Amino acid sequence: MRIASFNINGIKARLPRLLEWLEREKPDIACLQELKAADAEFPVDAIRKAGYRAVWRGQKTWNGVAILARKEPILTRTALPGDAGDTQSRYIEAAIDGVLVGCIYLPNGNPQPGPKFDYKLAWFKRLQGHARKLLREQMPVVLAGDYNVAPTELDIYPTTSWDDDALVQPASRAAYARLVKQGWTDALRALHQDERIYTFWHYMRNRWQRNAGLRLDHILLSPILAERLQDAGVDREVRGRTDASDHAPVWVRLKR
DNA sequence: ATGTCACATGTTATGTGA
Repeated sequence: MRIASFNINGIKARLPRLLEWLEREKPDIACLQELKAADAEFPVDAIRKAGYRAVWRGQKTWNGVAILARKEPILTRTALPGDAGDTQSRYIEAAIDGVLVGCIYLPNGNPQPGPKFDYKLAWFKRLQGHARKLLREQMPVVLAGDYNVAPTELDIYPTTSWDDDALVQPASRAAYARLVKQGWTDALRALHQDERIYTFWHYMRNRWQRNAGLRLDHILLSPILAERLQDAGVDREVRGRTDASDHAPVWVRLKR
């Protein structure tokens, strides 16, 4: 079973790229972030024609998350609990083929310090609370998405250009580390401990051509799923195509 | 400050967010 996560940066602008990736890699489950489209604009017909069912929570202009699956997803949540006043579409959750799938688009948090960074850290806290509850259920759970954190120095090319960025702040990294420490397995890091692996390359300044990337997209597995982990990687070639998103898909392969 | 995208407004550019 293959589960992938892909920040597509606009499903309207990226639909052809998304469809060719689905056709080529055929993930069983794909979490998408940054739809940048309202619910009614979600291209459900094209997705269906590609062989996928979908649940989504869109939003005009910004954010937006979706879960695509070969088997019918059973929607369990369209928002992260803990703040009824949070209107940003950043979390959706569904049960698919015996796995509970949480699709995450964590706030970017720039500029920091400031209200956007506060929102990022508050969102992280809510995620920690929800994730802890999910672990207590001892179910097969995957939390996949764009966490907007490069967890360590190994997750960013050698540079000082991002030192003031919310993606690498000690508070952001500490929040991610606390989440993982609850008992989650960062699948890519578990299988590739000393490798520089990136999932995002900024559009500016030839960052892709220079392989100046960051690892921002993560797949966290609950203990039961971690036992089934066979392989994990990044579909780097997706980033090199014309009209590409600034992120590449990350994926895991699980036994059965 | 810059670099580069996508999206919205109601341009034929400009602002915003990433």
